[in-house]
Parts: sequence; C-alpha cells; structure tokens
Amino acid sequence: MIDENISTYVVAEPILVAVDNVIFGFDVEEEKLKVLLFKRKIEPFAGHWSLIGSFVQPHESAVAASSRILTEFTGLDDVFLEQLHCYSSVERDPEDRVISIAYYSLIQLGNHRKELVEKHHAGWFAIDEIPGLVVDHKQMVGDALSKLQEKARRRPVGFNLLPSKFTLPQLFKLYQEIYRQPIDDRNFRKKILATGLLTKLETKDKTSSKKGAFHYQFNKAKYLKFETEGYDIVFH
Amino acid sequence: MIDENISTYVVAEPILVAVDNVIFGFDVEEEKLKVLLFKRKIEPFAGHWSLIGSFVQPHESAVAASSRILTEFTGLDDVFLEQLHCYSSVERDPEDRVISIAYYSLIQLGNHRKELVEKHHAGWFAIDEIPGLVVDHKQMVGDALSKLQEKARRRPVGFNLLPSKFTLPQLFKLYQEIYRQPIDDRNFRKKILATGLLTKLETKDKTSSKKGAFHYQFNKAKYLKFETEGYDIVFH
DNA sequence: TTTATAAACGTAAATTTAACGTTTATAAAT
DNA sequence: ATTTATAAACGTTAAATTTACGTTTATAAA
Repeated sequence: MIDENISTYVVAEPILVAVDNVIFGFDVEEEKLKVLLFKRKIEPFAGHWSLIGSFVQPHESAVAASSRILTEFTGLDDVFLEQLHCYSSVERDPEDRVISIAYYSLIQLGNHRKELVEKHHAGWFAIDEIPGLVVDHKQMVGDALSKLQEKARRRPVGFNLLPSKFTLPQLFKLYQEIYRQPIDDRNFRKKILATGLLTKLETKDKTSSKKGAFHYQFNKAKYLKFETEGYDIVFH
Repeated sequence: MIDENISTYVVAEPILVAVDNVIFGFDVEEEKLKVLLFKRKIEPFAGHWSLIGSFVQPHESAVAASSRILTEFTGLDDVFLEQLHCYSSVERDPEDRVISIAYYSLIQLGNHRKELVEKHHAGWFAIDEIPGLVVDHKQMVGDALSKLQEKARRRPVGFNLLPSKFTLPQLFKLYQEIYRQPIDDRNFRKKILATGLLTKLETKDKTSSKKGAFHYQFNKAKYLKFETEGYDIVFH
C-alpha cells in the first residue's frame, strides 16, 4: 500500500505499538511521591527495572491498554489517567521497531491491591530514588512529573493521590512533593481553602500531632460545576 | 510473540502508524489565524478535506515524518513543531486499524512556497471557517488550538507565526486570534514590552495607518537565555 | 502545671492585573 | 494653510492578588 497523497515514495508498514504507564502514588506515612516500577522477567532487558507497559491489542485503543495494565497491577479502575507523549525514535528498542504511547495516572496508594504488586515483582519508588530504567523510561518519568506539575497548577488533581478523607497538612506535603520545592504553608492553606472546593469535617487525624488535624473532603461535584462554567483556578 | 510480563493473553501485533499535522499560519493582511488543509485524492475519503498526514516509515521517527510532510507542503524546515496527541480509537479509520500521532506547527505564511500548496490541492482555512474534515481531524484541530492557547500563555510562540519584522498591532491581533477573544490593547502592549524580548526598530509599517507602526523584532537569543534560567512569563 | 509542637489563624507591604482616558503622528479632505 | 479622521502610542489609578512574615491554639507528655 502506497500513499499517493504524498509525492515522495511512502509505504504503509505496520509498527509495534506499546503503552507505558507512569503510575504515581502518594505515600501518606512517608510523605513521599512514588512511582510504580516492575522488574522485567523476559527479554529484552530481563532483570531490569521498567515502567509497566503492554502492547496495544488489535481491537483496543491505547488508553484502554493503559487502563488494562493499570488494573492488572493495582486492582483499580476509574482512575485519573491521561496521555503523556508518544515516543517513537527509531532506536529506542534494540530488537524491534516499537513506538510507545506513555500515560500517567494518579492513584490512592491506600486503595490498591498490594498483592498484585508483589505478584508482578513490582514496587513503589520515591520520585528521587528511581533506579536505572530500560530504554527511555527514565525520560518518561521525568516528562510525567513535569506534566503533573503543570496539571496540578491549574486543576485540582492532587486529590486523586490522597484518601477521600485527608488533612490540610497531608495535602500541603503532597503539593510540596509534586512541585519539589518548599511552599509557604500559610499561603497554601489560604489559597486552597479560597477555592471553596474543600469540605471540612468534624473529625480529626491525630496520628501526627497532639492537636490533631481536621479531616477534609474534596467536593468533586462542585468542581465539575465550576469546570463547566470555565472557572479558572491557579494553585501555585 | 507473547508478552509474558502480562498475565492476560497479550499479542504483539503491528499496527499502521500515521502522523497528522495541524499547520497554523497567520495571515497578516486578513488578520486571521489559518490552518492548512488538503483535499484527499485517494480512498478512503477521496475528495474530502483532511489534515496533512503520512504513514510513519520503518526507519523514521514520528516527528521526522511530521517534519517531512510539513516540508513537502510548505517548503519550510526549521519550524516550530510539537507533538499534540496520539489518537488511537479502534474505529477511527474505516478500512484499517490506524493510529495517528498528531503534531501542530507554526509557520510564517509569507515564507512558505505557495506553489507547493497548490500542487497538493491544499489551501489555507481561517480557524472559524474549517470545513468538515475526515475522521477525527476536526477534533485534532480543536485540540491543537487549545494546546496553542496554553502554550502561548507561557511561551513566546506567537513570533513563529509572524514575519521577522512585525508591528505591535500585528502581534496584538495575532494574540486575539489565538485566544479568540478581545484583549485590552494598552495592557497587552505594556505586558509584551515588559518582557524585554522585543527590539524596537527605526522603521515603520505604513500599510494600515497614516501614522505608521514601528517595526519590532523578537530577541530569540535573549529569550533562550531567560528560558535556561527558568524565567517565567505569562502573556495573557 | 509546664512544656513542646503541629495545626490553625492573621496581617501588611509589594506586586500585578484590570479598566479605563489622553496624546501623537500623519495622510487626506476642506 | 488648516482641519479632520484615525491608527498608534502613551499614561493613570483602583482593585485584586501575591509574598513574606508573626501569632495563637489545642493537646499529649513531661
């Protein structure tokens, strides 16, 4: 099959298409942003750390493939999942020509099925302790973090990384981890409360202080209403 | 070939991979942001308007493919070209399974080779007068405009759409076209000059007023220096 | 009763944004 | 020669936001 719309000689030769998933989780105890990685069992790169990926199936969209492996490794569905970038350099895979469509996702660490992670020889790595990764996966992690930072600046995506009930100090530490820089806690508190998207609860979390920190919930319905109205928030 | 890293049965079946290009140009006379489209000569969708695309070749990256057809249709290289999104829904092409990696590019309309556009039965369409397009290409144009708006808010990409010497009224009208809303001209002028990225020339453009408007040039070297220093601009 | 500490609350200066009005240069009309 | 029309260029001020801090509170443990 030749594409006659193009004057230079062009062929339509199928290429292997994979997805890779940068799965972010926030460890509330350690106050660390982490990424799920797994140790490859098969060649190429058996024994090396890698993002979680799969080939896109003939009757499957890329996002469906990404979602499929996310569920397989975490037991979760209905998760924040967004396309990152398509990586297509010719030399990226030493064996075959494979392009990879990378996705990033935000999950609640407490909700995922840890036995699935173990079963797949996978593990969570703090964002500043990522080991060497196969091919361009390190690049993907870096790009995903940049994209997450950009996204978090304008959209309340942080809540996808926290349990449904969380405290302001937890939210604050999460944003510091995402932006990878210190934030003024008083200004952060004011700004995040000013959005009107948080519902304060009566209960407190006393695990990290004597005084205890009030629980909050993210008001997703209110946010969705704002979003349809073209509401413009800047979080940082 | 079966991917044993994944427990469910997964095959590695190659897929046709295309690129499609949303090529933006700014018509200084008409003060309109335009997109380059062409009328398909071959099936599927012969006779329908389409973005300019091609299959990714076996030894070619996606960005190289995008750049190749951009050059073929405009005669330009060394152009602003950025990945937009990879579209991969199963039903998007009625004949084969084809995924498409979309790119968007910004060119100087005055510099391109118009005879190439004619030769390919292509033409420039104002952003608000785009005809019906094949498959998901209308979606791509919309997504590209959103991305351009986002990009233009934080990076001085508008200059890629103007001749090297331009006037402030031209720049102002370009940004109004990109954002698709009226902007206060006095605030715009102040903000854009405050970046320090514009060099005022002695000469004037008298085509659109008696008084004439001073020519300016974009100081790219200064911008690149700023960018490496993590300089943060907001244009709108 | 005191102490230590995370959590919560508060304030004021500096900066930025938004919304306007005014002056200037010049060709064309009178 | 003078007036007129008009795009281009310049200027001002109030409101809103951001930044950079200091202070108070609740509570368990000493």
